[in-house]
Amino acid sequence: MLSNLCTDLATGRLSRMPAHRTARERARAELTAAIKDEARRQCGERGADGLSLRAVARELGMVSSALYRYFPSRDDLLTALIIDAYNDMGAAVEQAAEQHEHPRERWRGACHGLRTWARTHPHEYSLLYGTPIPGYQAPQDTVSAARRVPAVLLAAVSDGWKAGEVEAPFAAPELSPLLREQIGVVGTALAPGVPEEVLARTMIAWSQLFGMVGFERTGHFVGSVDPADEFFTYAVEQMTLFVGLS
Amino acid sequence: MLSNLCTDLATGRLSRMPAHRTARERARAELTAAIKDEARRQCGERGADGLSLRAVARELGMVSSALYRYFPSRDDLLTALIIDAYNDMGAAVEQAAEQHEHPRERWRGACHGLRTWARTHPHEYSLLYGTPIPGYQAPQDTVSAARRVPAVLLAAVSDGWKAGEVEAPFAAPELSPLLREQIGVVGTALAPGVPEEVLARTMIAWSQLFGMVGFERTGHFVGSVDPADEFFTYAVEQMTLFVGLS
DNA sequence: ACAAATTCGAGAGCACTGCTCTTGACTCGA
DNA sequence: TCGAGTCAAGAGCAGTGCTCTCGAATTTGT
Repeated sequence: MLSNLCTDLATGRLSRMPAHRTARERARAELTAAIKDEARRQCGERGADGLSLRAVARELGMVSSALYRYFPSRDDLLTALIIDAYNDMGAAVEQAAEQHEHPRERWRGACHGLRTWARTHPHEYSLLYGTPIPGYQAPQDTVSAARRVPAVLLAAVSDGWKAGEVEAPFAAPELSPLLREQIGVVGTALAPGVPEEVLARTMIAWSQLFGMVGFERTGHFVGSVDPADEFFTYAVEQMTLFVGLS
Repeated sequence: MLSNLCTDLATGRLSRMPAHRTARERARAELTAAIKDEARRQCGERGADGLSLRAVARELGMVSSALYRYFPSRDDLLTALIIDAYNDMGAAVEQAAEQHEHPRERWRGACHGLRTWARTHPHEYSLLYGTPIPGYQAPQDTVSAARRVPAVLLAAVSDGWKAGEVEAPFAAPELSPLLREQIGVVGTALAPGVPEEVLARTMIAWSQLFGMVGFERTGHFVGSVDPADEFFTYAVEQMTLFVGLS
C-alpha cells in the first residue's frame, strides 16, 4: 500500500492523494519532496549527468542507501524530475498564452513563453528534449504532461479557426492518406473541426519552435544569429503567418 | 613536437600531416584510430554516456592508463568523436545534395539525407545536437565542421536565387537592423548576393529541419505522426515552398 | 494494550568509473 | 652508443549506482 503511495509521490501526483494520516506518511512525503528539490538543484548546477544519489543523500544528511527507500533507482528519480519539468514548462506556457485574448496573441505568447522557460531552466529543458536516456521508456504519465505545450499551440490555432481568422498563406501540397489519419487523431483530441492542412502546419511550426529553442540552448546559433532574441521574434512572426494566424 | 601530432590526430586532422616517418608514429596513428573506432562502437551501442575509457582499453587489450597517452581525458576523446561525427554527417548531406542538379532537388536531397543520417547514427546525432556536455567548450575545429550542413542548405537556396527561382510565398515582416546585420554576416560568407529575407527564411527552415529530426529521434512524435516518414516528407515540401524554392 | 507486521536509517560491501603517479622497458635520433 | 623521449603497466585515490543485512522505530490488527 505504501509502495503505491511512494509511486504516486514520485510521479508528482501528490495533490490527488488524501491528507497523510500517520506521522510516517507525512515524514515520507516531506522527505520525498526534499530529495526531489535537492536533486533538481544539483541537476540545475551540473546537469542531469551530474545528478548523484550519493551527493543528494550527503546534502540531506542521510546515507545513500536510505534514499533507495524513496526512489528505487537513479532513473526513477530522474523520471520524477522529468514529469515535474514537463508540468512546470506546460504551466509556464499556458500562463504565457492566457495573458492574451486574441488567438494570434496567445500563439505568440506561448512561443515566447516557451523560450523564456527554456532559458531559465536550461538543464531541465535538456532533460526533456536533449539526449534520451539509453533504455529509458517514458511512462504514460510523462506523455500527458508533455502534451501540454502542443495543446496550447493547437488551442490557439483552433480558436483562431473557429473565429474565422486562419487563412493559408500559400497553397499546400496534398496530404497523404496516412498522414491525414495520423493528424486527424491529434485533431479530434485537441482541435476538433480544424482541417488537417492547418493542423499539419501547426505541427511543423511546433517542431520549428523547439528546433530553434534547442539550437539556442545548445549554442548552434553562435556565430550567426546569437544573441537570438530578434531572430526568435522574427521566426515566431513568420511561423504565425505560416500557420495562417493572419 | 609529437604532442602537436597527438592533438592533430585527436582532432581528426590526420590527413594534413605528412606520412609517418618512424615506426613509432605509425603505431601511434594506428592505435589512435583504433581507440576512436572502439569508442565510436561503444557510443553507438550505449550512447555517449556509456563511453568508458576503461572498457575501450579493455577491449583493445591494454590498460586504461595507457589510453591517456593518446587522449588526455574522456572529454578529449569525445571531442574527437564529435568532430568526426560532424564531418561524417556533413559529407552524407553533401553527397545527398550532390546527387541532384536542380536547386530545389538539392534542397530536398539534403533534408532527406540529414534525416537518413540521423536515423542511422542516432547516438552520434545526440552527441551533436543533444544535451550539451557541462563545461564543454566547442573548439574551433568543430564549428567549421558543424557548418557543413547549413552550408549545403544555403548553397541550394543561393543557387536557386541566382537562377531566379526563389520567390517569397507570402509577404515577410521587416527585418530589424541587428538581425539584418547578423544574417548578413552569414550571407556574405556562404551565400553572397542573396537577400537577407531569403536567408532568414532559410535559417528558420534549418532549425525546423533539425527540430523535426530531433523530435523523431527523441520520440516526441510517438502518439501523433510517428512513424514520421510521410510527415517529414510533407514538412520538407512545405519548407521548400517556405524558403521560396518554388 | 500488546504483539505482529511493516518501514525505516545505517553500514558494509561489490563492481564499476575517470584519473594520477611511478616504474621499468623500449625506441629513436644525434 | 647513449641520452632524451615515449611507452604500457600497475597501484592507488576518490567517486559512483546499487544490494544486502541488521537493529530500531512505527504502524496496524486484535
